[in-house]
Amino acid sequence: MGKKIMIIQAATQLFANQGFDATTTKEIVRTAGATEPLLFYHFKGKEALFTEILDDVFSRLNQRLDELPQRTDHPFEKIENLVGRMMDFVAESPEETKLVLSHCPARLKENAEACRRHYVDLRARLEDYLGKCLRAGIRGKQFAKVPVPDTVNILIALINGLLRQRVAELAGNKDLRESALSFCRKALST
Amino acid sequence: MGKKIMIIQAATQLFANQGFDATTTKEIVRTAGATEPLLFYHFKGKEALFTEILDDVFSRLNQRLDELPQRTDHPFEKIENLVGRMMDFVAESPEETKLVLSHCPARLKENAEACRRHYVDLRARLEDYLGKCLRAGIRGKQFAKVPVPDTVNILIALINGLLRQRVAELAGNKDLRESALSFCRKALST
Amino acid sequence: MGKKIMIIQAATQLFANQGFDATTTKEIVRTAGATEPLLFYHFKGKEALFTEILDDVFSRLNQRLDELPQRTDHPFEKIENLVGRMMDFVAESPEETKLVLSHCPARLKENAEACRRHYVDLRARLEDYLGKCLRAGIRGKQFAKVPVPDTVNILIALINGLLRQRVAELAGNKDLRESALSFCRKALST
Amino acid sequence: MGKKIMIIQAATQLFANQGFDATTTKEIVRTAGATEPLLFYHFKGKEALFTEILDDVFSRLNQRLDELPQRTDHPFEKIENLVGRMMDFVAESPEETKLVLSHCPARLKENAEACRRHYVDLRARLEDYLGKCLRAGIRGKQFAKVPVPDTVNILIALINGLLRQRVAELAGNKDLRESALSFCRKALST
DNA sequence: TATGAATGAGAATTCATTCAT
DNA sequence: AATGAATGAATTCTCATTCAT
Repeated sequence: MGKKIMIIQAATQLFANQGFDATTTKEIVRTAGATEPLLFYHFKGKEALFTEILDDVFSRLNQRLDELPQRTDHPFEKIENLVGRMMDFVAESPEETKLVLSHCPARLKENAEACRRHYVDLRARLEDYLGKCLRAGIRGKQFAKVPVPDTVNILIALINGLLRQRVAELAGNKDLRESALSFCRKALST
Repeated sequence: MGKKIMIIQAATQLFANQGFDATTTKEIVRTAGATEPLLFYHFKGKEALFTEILDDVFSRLNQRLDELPQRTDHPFEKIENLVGRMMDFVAESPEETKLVLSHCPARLKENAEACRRHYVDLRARLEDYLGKCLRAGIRGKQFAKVPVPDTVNILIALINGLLRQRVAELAGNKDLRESALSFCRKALST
Repeated sequence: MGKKIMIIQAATQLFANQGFDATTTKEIVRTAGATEPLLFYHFKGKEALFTEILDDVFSRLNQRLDELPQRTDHPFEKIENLVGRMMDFVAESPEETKLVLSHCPARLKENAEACRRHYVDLRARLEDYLGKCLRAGIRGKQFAKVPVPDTVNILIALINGLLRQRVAELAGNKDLRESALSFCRKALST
Repeated sequence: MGKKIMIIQAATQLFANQGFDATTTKEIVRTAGATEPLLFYHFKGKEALFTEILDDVFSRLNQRLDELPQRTDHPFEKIENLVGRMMDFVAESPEETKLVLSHCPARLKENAEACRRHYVDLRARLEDYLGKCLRAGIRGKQFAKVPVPDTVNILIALINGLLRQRVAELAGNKDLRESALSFCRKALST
């Protein structure tokens, strides 16, 4: 009853915390209370199981980003919304985020490309979103004349770093959202 | 003919690009033009080889940080110096940095703790350095009254994110140093 | 609707072309458009399915041989009739013949003996038939004084070889019946 | 000391008697007094081991056929020589012959084509040899005007059948060489 | 008759590591 | 310092077979 889901959950947790290579199928099914052949009955193999999890995580993350409001009073609100969504996602799905952050782009044998694509697509999406946002703000004089591409990369780097801090057990699990947004607001202000 | 060094170099490159688990001793010695027993003659085992490399990287990085000038005209210069050293290190030793960023804290069987310590120590060092720096700047009115611990974490997250961007083949290998420093300078300015 | 028959047909074809060991129950049911539990519902197991097919093939072949006319004008006609029946059987049931030729005596775990018996019985039957035939011909001066047991074995070897050529895709699928009979007729003639 | 050879011998025997699929690597190394990793150290895999054996058998058989004298007093002597070589080979290397007869063309996953080639080449060689021989004999009136291609196939079928009888434990292991040659001599005579 | 889910036993293969030289 | 041969312990994955429905 629901052993497939148990396997997915066990695998997610183990992949996130030990890495793909260091996690054995035996360990997964033991954690899930299942047997190895069942894993291979439901999934084509260890990599397919990993890929299925990854696809699901990215699909859910992209869904969250789809829901971001397009219209806002101030362009910085859009940045706030983006950061908010990302941090919320980490809070909701810490294991999944950990898995993505430590495996993407991953070194798989068969599905490496699919995995890389997720990563590249997400990055492109963030670049697009932030780029538009910055240009609009600069045009509307709400932002100083910052160099757009560089600033986009800086913002992405910062978000990436913040997510990693949240996910790592180190550095206190405090939500730096507000402070970080203040930091950026000031850096971008006219 | 320095086969030990060949092994270290091959291992560094392979660990950095494929990960510790995905790299086999056979692959290392093939790349190095050596044989497996020789690897075990020079190193206690695969983990010991990894640890030796890691120790060396951290030792060199810490040395760089030791050399940072303690006295500067403006506290932001200290931040500039720090960021500069880190970015220089990546430029000099990209493989080594990649190895550290993707493996630390690593999941080793025997030396996990030693590895974790490197990571924790470095983080503590950065926190200390940046904390002092911020407090001094706030005291001297060169910086706005930012919340120190949060801002320290934000700066570390940003540096971490920037290093990762540099090391990843994605996102253009442009050095964002100057832009990032401008970004931070403005964010911290009074 | 007749899935049992579908399974038998699929199994026959696969066993014949890939061998018993190399054919999986999954492959059989996939080819037959059925599911594995159904195979086990209809047959005790993979070996039982194989044995059932084999029994059927031998039963049909033996039936054909039962029908051989006992009285003929010339003893060589009996050889002609035998060779004809065998070649007809291959033409009618090429897959089944292929299965028998490549698996008999087969290496089964449970029914090896039953399988071997089929083979031994058929051989004995052929030896008996050809032996009687040769002795009669020699007695009646229609055949030269050939050594009977050896010639029987030679004739069986030749028939065996011819059947195999027919069943293999190689060597042109031409029916060598007439030429082979001429060859033998001359070899046996006074 | 010579464990590689032990493995080859064990594998030859087991492949010949049980078939490729029914023989496990574990069984091979147990028989050889070795361990599984050693098998994989010396050979790329189970199939590679099989292929190596097969290559060797065919190489030795072809060498024997290379040595056949080209000039003979009577064309039938050439047939005698050929049959003799083949029967000698079976006597010398019964296991190897068994292996070839029951596996060639074999159903391998990787080297099926190489294996098939051996088989096809040998067949072509026999067809060529026997064809030339028959044509010469017919031309020189030593042989009757038999249809050459058919007779070639018949001779090959007979040889194949005889070899199989020798190799099978059934049918008495008597060497039918002389009887078979008499049989053919008469069939071909003018 | 029919099936989705599940499993015990075992397959080939790999890996880090060691031994003898 | 260097290697060819060897191995214990695992790993991923497959297979025939069964259970519950």
